[in-house]
Amino acid sequence: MELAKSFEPAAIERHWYPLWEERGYFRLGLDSANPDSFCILLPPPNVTGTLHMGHGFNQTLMDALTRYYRMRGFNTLWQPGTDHAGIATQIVVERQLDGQGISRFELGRERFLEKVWEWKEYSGGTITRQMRRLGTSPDWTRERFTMDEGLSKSVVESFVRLYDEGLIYRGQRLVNWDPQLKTAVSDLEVAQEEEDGFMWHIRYPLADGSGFLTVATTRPETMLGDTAVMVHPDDERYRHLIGGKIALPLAGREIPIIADTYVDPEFGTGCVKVTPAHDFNDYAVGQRHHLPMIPVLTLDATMNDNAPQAYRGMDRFAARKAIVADLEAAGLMEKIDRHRLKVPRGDRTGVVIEPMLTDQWFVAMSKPGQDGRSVTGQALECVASGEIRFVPENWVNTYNQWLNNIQDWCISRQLWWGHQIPAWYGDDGRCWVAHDEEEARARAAAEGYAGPLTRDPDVLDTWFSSALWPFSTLDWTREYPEKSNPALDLYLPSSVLVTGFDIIFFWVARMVMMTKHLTGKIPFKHVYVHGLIRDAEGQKMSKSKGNVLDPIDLIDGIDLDALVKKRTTGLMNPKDAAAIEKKTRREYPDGIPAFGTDALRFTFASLASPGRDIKFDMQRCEGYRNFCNKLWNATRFVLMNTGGENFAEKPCTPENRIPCEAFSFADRWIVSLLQRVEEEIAQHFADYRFDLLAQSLYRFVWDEFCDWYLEIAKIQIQQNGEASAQATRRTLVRVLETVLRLAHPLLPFITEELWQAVAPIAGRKTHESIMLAGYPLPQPEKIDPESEARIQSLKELTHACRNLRGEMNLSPAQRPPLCIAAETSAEREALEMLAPYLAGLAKLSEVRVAADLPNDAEAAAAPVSVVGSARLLLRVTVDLAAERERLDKEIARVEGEIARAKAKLDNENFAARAPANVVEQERRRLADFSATREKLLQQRQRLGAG
RNA sequence: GGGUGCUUAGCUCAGUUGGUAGAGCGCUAGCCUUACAAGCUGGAUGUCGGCGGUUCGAACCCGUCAGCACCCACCA
Repeated sequence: MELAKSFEPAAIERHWYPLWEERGYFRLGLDSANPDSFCILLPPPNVTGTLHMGHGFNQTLMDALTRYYRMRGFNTLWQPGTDHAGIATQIVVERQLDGQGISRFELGRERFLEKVWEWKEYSGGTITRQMRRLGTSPDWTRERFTMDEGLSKSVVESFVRLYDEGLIYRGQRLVNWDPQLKTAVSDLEVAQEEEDGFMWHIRYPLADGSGFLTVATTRPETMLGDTAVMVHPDDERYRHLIGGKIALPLAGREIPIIADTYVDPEFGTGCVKVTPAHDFNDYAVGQRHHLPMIPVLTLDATMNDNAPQAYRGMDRFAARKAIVADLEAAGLMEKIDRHRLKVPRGDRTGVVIEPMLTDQWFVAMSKPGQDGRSVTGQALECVASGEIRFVPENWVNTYNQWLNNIQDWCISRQLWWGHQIPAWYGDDGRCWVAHDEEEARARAAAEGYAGPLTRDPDVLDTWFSSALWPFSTLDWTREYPEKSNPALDLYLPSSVLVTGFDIIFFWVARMVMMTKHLTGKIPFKHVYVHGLIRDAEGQKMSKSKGNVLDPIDLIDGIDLDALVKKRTTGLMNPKDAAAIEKKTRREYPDGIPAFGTDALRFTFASLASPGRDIKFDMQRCEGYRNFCNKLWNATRFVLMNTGGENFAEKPCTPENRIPCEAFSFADRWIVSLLQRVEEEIAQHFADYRFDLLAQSLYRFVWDEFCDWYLEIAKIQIQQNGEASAQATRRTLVRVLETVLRLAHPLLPFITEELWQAVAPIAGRKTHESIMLAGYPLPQPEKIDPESEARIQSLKELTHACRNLRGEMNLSPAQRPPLCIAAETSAEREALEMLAPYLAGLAKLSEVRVAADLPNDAEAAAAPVSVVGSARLLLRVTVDLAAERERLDKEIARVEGEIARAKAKLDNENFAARAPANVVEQERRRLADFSATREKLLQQRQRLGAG
């Protein structure tokens, strides 16, 4: 098999992925006799479009873990699927219809939902295609969608059960209302943005005409719904007015003056208007003081019939202007100050959220259930007990803090796309929750109602079904565990959840609550929280900023025009297009080159340092593409040097066996190092340190295997005779095939392609696919410190020679002889062994080892370097003055080291208190440097003064 | 207001029981040395944010200040 001259990923990727999938390598393991199971749930991507870099990153880490444990022989399941993403998806489809001038109301609920399903098929297909391009290996045969029949059943079952337990209730409450979408949203879907605004100081006349109170407000239009004015009970300015009445301007109503410690006398005027129907604080005050609630806004945020005639039907912001103008006209506006305030905005629409009194469904988060514990209490316990572990650990704080301060969860949405709430109403307003209409009818009948039933039109918050994902995807039913379900037995809890911190509240906490409460099991054992992918400037990637990268574009490459087009079409605000185009053309003047999937994956892994966001740097990606090419060419080298030889065909008989002594210290060294790398990698997988894992691989392959062992192998194959050549070939092949298996979880495609060529000659039986090969396990008995030490000195000698060559400006073609002097015969023996290697690595014509350096005239003018106890003389003539200068510089450096070591050792405290081995190490340093200095001084003397 | 993270070479970042500061990219000099120019060899570059403390010894532990980023929270 002939390898191309360089690594060309595209064809390899296209070739292997379909084969892996067809052959069923991704299928879950269901061997109940296997004690080890590994399972990851894919955080289901929203069917709102396409995958972005964050998905690519997240999925790369999950795939690496899955492939690793699969090769280790675990029962493995990576559960894929997508999320219907209620609001987000409905918005996408509505916007498309808007483009055609159609509103969803014209279409009607049923036909609109057909359109959304069409879109879901399209978007879902795109997403799974992208995942395949990323080389991910989930069990596609088990793909799920949150609105599948099975998952919908889980949703209904969970809802009914929680309702029957009293943990879901319906009620009229003040909720966050998005007036554009005309639906309630949860607290988490509201973002508080700091914005410039005003503080209006309004005079509220006392009803008895004796004066007025000045209230300060940021929302004057809500005054029409005021039902009190409150002051602090101890506020001397106003205490005498408590219990009195205000004549509410414009509204023509009288409202009481009440006292509440909520008021901060220092802030504003110390007088606060109370609007219980349109403000969460005021709502609480209203509850405490039994105030009436007067809503003044309709569901689309225009003034309603509770407002005076003049304002009815006005939009809330128009009404604000009108009211301010009217108050000014009436002389009631004391002053208007500029003011920074927090404005609540819907995270999907960006419009100002209105607290609105409506009927909604809630999950009671803090209410004790049948076992006396609340769902949040249970969720806190799972983490506190260590049953669920966060990595990095500090995310526990975030998790706890949120759950400890939680409000009831509003789960109903006034949308069409989602799971319709399983509740039916009678004519008389009574409500029955049931699995289906038939059961609802039965439940109604049991309570004496036989009239018509109407189903609640609302749907559930999309996160309700997401919260069930750990078990709904495993085909959980109400009969479990009575009805057997091997997948659920094996894979709940899953092993690790891999996710960004942005959805700890939305998803992680809710999965823990729901899974624990409904199944009694935790959903996952570890939560690995990674950072967010940002652009090169650290900005969050978003369509409107035009800095989004599509992982596929880094894999395949994209030319500039196509990239610009991609970034500027489908913008929410088409005016951004020009700026985005300019920025894109500046940043990517040549578009994006094709790096291939493996390079992209390796980049993601290497950037995955814990506890920080990731500025995505394309140059890193280029560097790792080069790494792939390095691996590719190292393989070419090995294949060339092993010729047609097939180690697999050679039975391991005494005459075929390569004798132990044929393996050199260099062969033993690389194998020794390999064991250490295998240990490191196992540890990094266990710790989720993908960055260090990538680094270990990179260093071993490039810095050790390629830079040193391959060069050494050339020497051994050419010079050391047939037995050594055989041992070298064998070592090359063995190390390489192990490296391929080690790297496979991060670099699936290139390792598979190379495996096909390497495995057969390595004597591996499973060369059908590297996916079926076992993962390398370290063999500590092969760690060989003695060989490692020899290579260490070989490296030092080589560096010293190359240094000299560099300083002497020798061209690579020049091959001077080298003389090495060492005092003891043991040292000389060791050097003799290294000599042929040194000659090759440092490009020397010969290496002569002796007790002393030659003393001829030519040698007197040659450069000398000191390595340990040896002196190296490179036989070239040099400029004496330059050589003296070089030596003086080196002596000065060494003397600096000596001074530092001396100072340390002369410090009595150091000698007395530092551990013995540290003191010993320092003594040795001092001795070594002193010896080096002596030798350098000798040499300096030979060159004479000047 | 509460909380978290970050600050190390020009850039992006490692640095795991405190013991002589690292990588990639970039820069620079020289090389097409038959695995690889997506490469090879050599070189330059840092008061590890500031200040205190603990320690024989601090990038690392403690305190404090500064800057940056993010999360949560009901100040009208």
